[in-house]
Amino acid sequence: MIRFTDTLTKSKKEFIPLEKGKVGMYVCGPTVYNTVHIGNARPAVVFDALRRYFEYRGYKVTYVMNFTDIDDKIINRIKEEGWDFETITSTYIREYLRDMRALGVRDANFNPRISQYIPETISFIETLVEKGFAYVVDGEVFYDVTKFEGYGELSHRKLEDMLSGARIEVDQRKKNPGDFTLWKPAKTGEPSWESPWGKGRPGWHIECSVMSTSILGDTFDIHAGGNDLIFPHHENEKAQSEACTGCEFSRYWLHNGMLQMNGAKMAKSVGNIISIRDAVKKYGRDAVRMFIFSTQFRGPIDYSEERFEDWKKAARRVEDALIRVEELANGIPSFTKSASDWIKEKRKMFVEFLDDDFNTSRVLSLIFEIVKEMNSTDDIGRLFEAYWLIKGEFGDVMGLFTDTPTKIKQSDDSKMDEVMDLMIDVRNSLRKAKLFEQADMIRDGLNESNISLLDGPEGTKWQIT
RNA sequence: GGCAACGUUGCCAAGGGGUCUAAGGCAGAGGUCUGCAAAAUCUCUAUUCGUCGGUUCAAAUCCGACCGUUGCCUCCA
Repeated sequence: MIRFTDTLTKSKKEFIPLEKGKVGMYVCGPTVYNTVHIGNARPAVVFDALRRYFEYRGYKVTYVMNFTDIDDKIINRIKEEGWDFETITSTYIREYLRDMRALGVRDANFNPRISQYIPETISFIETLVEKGFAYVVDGEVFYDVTKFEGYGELSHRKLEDMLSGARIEVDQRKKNPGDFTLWKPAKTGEPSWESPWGKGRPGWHIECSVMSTSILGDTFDIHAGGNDLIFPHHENEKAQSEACTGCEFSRYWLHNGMLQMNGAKMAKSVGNIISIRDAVKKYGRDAVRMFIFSTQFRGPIDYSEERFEDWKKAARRVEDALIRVEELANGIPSFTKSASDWIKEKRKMFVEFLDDDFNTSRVLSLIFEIVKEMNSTDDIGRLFEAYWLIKGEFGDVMGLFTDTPTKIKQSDDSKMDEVMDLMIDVRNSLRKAKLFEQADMIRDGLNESNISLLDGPEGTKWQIT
């Protein structure tokens, strides 16, 4: 039984899909006007893993993640850089997908862009106007928050509280300060489309409502995103969608906590960002993912270089253990399907942990316990089972250890291999003759060329550092 | 000011009424391996859970107050 703490009800709820064996998930994606940072990676990695877990548990998942390709920030960049709309959005979409693939995030089944859903958007807004939830002023369409009974229930705020705390200058044309734009009249030079209210473009909140319901249906299973989107974005989405369709919108709301740096949210607007690309390059994919999995996804998580270094070492511990098995088996060890009691026990724990509010942290601890077992057991059968459990099964769900580098493989250059073999032979004869000073000269010299020699029980290995 | 979270060992973090003298990772200490290094590996490492009260046979876990941190209320994953 899979259970999640739902943002709306604030309680652990058993997951019951709308349709047996199927899950529809919608995750709010990035606005494509800039390179993404590791804060953006958190929802992508967590919800990607959740998707894989659903599949592991036998569900067929339809995973939708949008790109916001019409937005003030994009328009600003068009003005600043003189780029055209298509160039800027397609460039950053490409970059985003590249970064996510480097992180081991699988592509979504659908990556809708609002610019491709204009007719759907217009008819969605028309319905809202017809039903009396929206009103038009000077070619701009607003949503009337007082018309929707449940407004505020997702973010657990009362309408009165929101009004009293309103800090922005209220647009005089709005009936209520909390009303938000569904359709914005275009200014010259901005991307715009014809509509019953004149030339214009969709507001931010409407796009996710339109695309999620268009692809997944009026009601779908899971809507996810960062908790900074709860208000106003998701609150507004819910209000619009339920007003429009008359159905429950998303059955479960999952929100990830913010990634912080020195106690403040990592955000482009704050300027304290680390790019995904740099992080993966510096620490490796597994370390970045393990860092993200090290805490419950709902809470905040603090970035620091030390912590990434810690997880780099931790990831290496697992990878080393896997590589050792591969060396022992002379390749990928064979695996028989018949599951032992030991496997069943570990598998049961894995499922129990993830079923319980997707507790990835406990899964990591389980993986390390298995690694310890791998390192201390004399039982080859157990060793191979452990290997497959981590690499084939748990790693597959978590997107971890998918391509462990074989540490002993040195280079593609056979000449280099020959030279190194000779060096090692020479040095080992020196060592045999107890001429350690000369032997160390070779090792130190190679070290300066970033080649390290490692003397182990099975002989000397070398690697480029 | 309103709303939502959080505060556990040197650091990160799980647990969320008894099985907790609190999982796991990093750091640290000791051992194995090695000519020595490095790497790897094994063992050990919190009577204690922000503070003060309360509920209970029993609290890190529930309740209250206080202190501290963060997010949202405006674009943001």
